Amino acid sequence: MENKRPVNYNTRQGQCILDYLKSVGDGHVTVNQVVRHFEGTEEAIGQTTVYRHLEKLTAEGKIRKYALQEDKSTCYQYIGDGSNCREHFHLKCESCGSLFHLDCDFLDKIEQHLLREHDFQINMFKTVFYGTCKKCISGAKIGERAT
Amino acid sequence: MENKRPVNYNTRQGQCILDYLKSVGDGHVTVNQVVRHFEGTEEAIGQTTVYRHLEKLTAEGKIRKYALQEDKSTCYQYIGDGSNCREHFHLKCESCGSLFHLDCDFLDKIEQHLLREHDFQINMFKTVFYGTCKKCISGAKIGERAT
DNA sequence: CTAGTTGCAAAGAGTTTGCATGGCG
DNA sequence: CGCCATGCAAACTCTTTGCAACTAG
Repeated sequence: MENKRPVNYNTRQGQCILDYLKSVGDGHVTVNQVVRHFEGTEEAIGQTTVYRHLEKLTAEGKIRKYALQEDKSTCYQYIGDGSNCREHFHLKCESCGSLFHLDCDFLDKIEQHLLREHDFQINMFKTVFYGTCKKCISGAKIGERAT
Repeated sequence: MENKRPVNYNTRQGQCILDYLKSVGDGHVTVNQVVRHFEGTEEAIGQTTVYRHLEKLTAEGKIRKYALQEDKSTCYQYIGDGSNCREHFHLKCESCGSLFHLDCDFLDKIEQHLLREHDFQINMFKTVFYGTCKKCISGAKIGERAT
């Protein structure tokens, strides 16, 4: 029954990366951004290492991985320890990149509805609602690049 | 007011690609798959051309572009001429890859709800619900790779 | 005939892998 | 000390671009 538990060494790089992700909060970052953040400082981290850590953190469910079409590279975002994110929906603003966690009874019904009426078991952890958040609706005009 | 209307030549390649996308229906294809589909036949198409056509078709709203994390490359899928796909949601099965178009009043309410209660303007065209479809729920045990 | 289209080859960009060195426990 | 982590360089994959030949209208 060995769960092949990873030993999870506690390294400077691993700590720095996770801390950085946490500090970014609702924003998301790319591998490149992580590398550049530490670049030049005495805490520089090789990009291979960044890739590997982000990959692992994603697998552990500590961060979330996005493949946004606007960005060429994959984006990552800190989730939080509780990880009760399997139980609520996520809204991602296409304009500013913020991620909103949504605990709402109405939306919980969506899960029920999809399952009962459409025989579809939704994966709330992976599903993300894309759109435009409050700030960006009022603030800037979004559809600049209306194709 | 010139809309810079593209002239849209009618070429063999363009026709073949669109026809192929249509024939695939609810499935999705990658650039590579399109190329391989015609490869060897007398209708072979260069991959550069495939890229350019899929790009154009996406801009025209005739097909949909996905950046699924499972696949390395971008996926494309035929939508249909009416393009009323902006008015309903999409369910994508993580197990078999099928995409379901969902026209349902209840789900339409989601849009209203998010906007009124959460000040979030959802982009229904881009948002995709991930989960497990009917077939796959009953058929196979899914959570094999439960992280 | 003219302007858009095609496709090979090469360039770019992001990500992964091999391997020798370094560091945690 | 053993094993995992690190990071440089090279390999890979997907996508875009340059350019000359081709073709629809």
